[in-house]
Amino acid sequence: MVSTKITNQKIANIFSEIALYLHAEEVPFKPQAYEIAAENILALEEELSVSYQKCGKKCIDEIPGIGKSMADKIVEIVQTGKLKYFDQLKKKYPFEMLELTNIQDVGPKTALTLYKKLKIKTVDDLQNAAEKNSISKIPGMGTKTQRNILRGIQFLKSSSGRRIIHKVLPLAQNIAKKLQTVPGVTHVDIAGSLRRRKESIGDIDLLATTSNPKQLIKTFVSLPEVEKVLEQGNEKAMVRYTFGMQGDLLILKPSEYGAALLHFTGSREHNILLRELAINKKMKLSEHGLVHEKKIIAAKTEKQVYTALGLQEIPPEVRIGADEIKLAQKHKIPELIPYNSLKGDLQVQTDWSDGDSSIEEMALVAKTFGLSYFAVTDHTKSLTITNGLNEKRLLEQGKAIDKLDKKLKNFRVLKSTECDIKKDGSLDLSDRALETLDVVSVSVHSNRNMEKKEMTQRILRAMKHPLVHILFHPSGRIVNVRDGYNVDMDKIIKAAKEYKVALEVNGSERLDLHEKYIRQAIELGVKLVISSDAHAPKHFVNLDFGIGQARRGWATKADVLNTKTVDEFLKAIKK
DNA sequence: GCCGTTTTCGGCCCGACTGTTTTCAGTCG
Repeated sequence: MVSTKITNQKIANIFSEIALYLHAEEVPFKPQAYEIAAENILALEEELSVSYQKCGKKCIDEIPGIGKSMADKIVEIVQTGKLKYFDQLKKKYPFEMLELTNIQDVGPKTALTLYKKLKIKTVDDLQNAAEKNSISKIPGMGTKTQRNILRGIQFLKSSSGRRIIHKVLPLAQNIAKKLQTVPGVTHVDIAGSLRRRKESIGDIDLLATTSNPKQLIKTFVSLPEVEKVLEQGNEKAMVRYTFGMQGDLLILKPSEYGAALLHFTGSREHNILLRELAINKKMKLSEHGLVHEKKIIAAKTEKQVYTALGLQEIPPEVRIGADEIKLAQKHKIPELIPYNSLKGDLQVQTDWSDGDSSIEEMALVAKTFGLSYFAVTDHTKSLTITNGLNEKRLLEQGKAIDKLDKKLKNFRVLKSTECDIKKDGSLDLSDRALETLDVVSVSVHSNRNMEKKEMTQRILRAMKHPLVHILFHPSGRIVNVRDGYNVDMDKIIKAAKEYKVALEVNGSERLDLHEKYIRQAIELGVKLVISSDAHAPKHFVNLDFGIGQARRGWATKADVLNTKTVDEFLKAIKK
């Protein structure tokens, strides 16, 4: 029996909690092993319960950081919904380790002490104890610790965890911009998961160089965006922002900037692998540089550090601690698609359906984003809520586009559609109407809860349609909102190859495809398009997030059809 | 508990900051 209710998140949580208990017990090395396993499980796109059904323990054992012992444990969880080893630990330590250590400044050892001394089991217990002044009486803890714990609980209750990159990046850029104007400052850069373009962001890491560190730290902690200062040293400060996130500012020596940028960009797993590689070469890597026999041999730029380690420079977006280092050793990291390299946008909604603006308004703004063409892809009639187009209105729109196209200079508007894939896999518009278009794109919007087999068949049928060029948001997920449809993505990718249908990398908050499938599609030779899914002029920034996502999936310029000029693009999609 | 261009045994990432202490433990990134 396999329980599909066991999610990867749940398994990762169990492993993380085991790591914390082992850490509290001061067991050497095992905690890190469980932590790494938990991280790697979270990065998986496919549910482990599904992988196990597909090919048993073998598939699980192949996951990096998971060996025989943990594979057995995962199988036990997937089969029974429980893990005996974990239950024993919970019996021994019946307190909410994971929740308690979520509080800033509370780690596994503090949580254990709190349980032993005051029988604290939950965050609420801890809050009560702190409010009664009991924490400060524990040896090794004082009034400041007690106060910090209370603040941490308050923050935890008011914040909502990781946020989507679309919301966080503009905030970070704005703060960085302000710091750049402080006298003496030479560099301010965004590091951490923002620089790696992760889909969701936990905190904001900023790095800077300046001739006047004191002044910069002082300005930083006094910014109007800063609600509370959590740490303030000579080269580092940590704050809580008014928008409910935390952030660091680190001040660095210009001579060590590359090593520090590398360190604070992460990921943690990537850094660990780099340091292990350094040790193998009788060197030591830290944020201060790569050191050999007490002499710094590389530190100024990231490239210098990678080169000194015998590696090709690795782009931030793929620094996840998987196979990127091995490929960099063989100099097999491809040149990823550059930012700002798109010439067109293949998904744009206008006021003909649920967009805010006219085709012309959208076109004028698109030009300012460096585009020379886009496809108008209003919804179709099944989606009545969006005022979707029927055949008649589509033809009218075509005429309007012809007229506009003559008027616009250096910009081409393509006739297109986001044609709804109906429940049975047929399309929402007649072939005759579709034949009038330059590009036909299709996607699923209704009946999202179909069984996997039916949903897969439905999408495959639409892809097989001879007039279809592009499949939009192939998995149906929206980051932090909902998971994708139940669909066999392997089959979709193979069909994309067979029927010559491009897959969309949607740059909106969908960020759909997932990077794993982007990489898989590319390896099979499937072509991609990156689009903004703009419903308003300001949404063209989504193209940038789409490129970030594509880079995370190892896409090159050649893999992405809308890096081409409009004529080349139209030629490339021809069947 | 994982892993292997040095290895199937014997290794396992590094440093700043804070709070509570008189030299360090815990947390964090």
